Amino acid sequence: MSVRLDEIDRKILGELQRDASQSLDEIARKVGSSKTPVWNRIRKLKEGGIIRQQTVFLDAEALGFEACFFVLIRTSEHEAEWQQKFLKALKERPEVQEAHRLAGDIDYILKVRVKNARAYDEFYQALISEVRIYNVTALLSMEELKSTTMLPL
Amino acid sequence: MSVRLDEIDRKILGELQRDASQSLDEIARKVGSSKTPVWNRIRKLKEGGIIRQQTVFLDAEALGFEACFFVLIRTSEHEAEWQQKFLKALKERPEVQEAHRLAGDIDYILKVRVKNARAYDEFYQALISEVRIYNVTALLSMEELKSTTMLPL
DNA sequence: GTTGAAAGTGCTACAGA
DNA sequence: TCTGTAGCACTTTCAAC
Repeated sequence: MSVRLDEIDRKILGELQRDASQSLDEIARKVGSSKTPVWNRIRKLKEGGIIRQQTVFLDAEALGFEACFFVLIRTSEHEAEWQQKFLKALKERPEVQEAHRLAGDIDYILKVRVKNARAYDEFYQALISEVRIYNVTALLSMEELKSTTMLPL
Repeated sequence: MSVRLDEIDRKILGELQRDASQSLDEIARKVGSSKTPVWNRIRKLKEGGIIRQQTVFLDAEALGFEACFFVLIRTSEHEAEWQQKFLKALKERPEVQEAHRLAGDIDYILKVRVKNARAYDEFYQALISEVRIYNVTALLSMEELKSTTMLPL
């Protein structure tokens, strides 16, 4: 279900994405409205599931998460049972920040953030002991050039 | 530079990651402290750059961003000038949610979120017209199995 | 770390376009 | 219906202990 948003809704979402700590008054001023309508719109956006979570971004490197891998996975198994087991393993592991099922040659891609290369190896060993995987390629990030979750509305 | 955090700091960050709309009192109660010390800690974490941004996650699909690609890039160019041009192009394009420089065979990986396959093609054409790229592989996401920015503290 | 008080904000009720 | 005004309760912020 796609929700109808007008120009003001889009501006509000833009401001919230940019800085969710702004006050209602501030947002209202920027989008050219006032407190109450903005508050009502935000409530509806939350209820409608458009706004899913309010959170903070932390500096991963400052917190000692110095290694980031993109993991390309091929599997020979495509049964429902295997998929469920694999999905469960991914969800349980906090190192896995993203997981996508892909079209084409490669079946899955993961983004895995860990403290160091050894921690990645531990993750990798644990994963392949839990589920059968045909082929794994790990791409090591040397530098995070850009990172955002902002959608261009 | 890695910053010293104690158990309480880590719990505060955990709570903020989980739900940044909680009140100070609520967080204080959960971490076993009280308002003012928690407030002071959060201020220091912001000043120290540990907390970088407060934002909202939006439902990309509900907003019509139905296509997500991981783009693997090989280039033959490795001069500083080319890199700067490439970096500038990535930063200017809001479709690019993530960009990493990699070690090894593949030079860069991008995560690109767009409304549909045609929008991806427009992005792709624009990119290769701006900077010389030797080889591109696009992996199309069929399903987002997991997506989080939470760090396991 | 605690108390407490001033300033600011979120949320609700209500009235008008 | 949606928008704006007004006000109370709650929260943030910060000084003094």
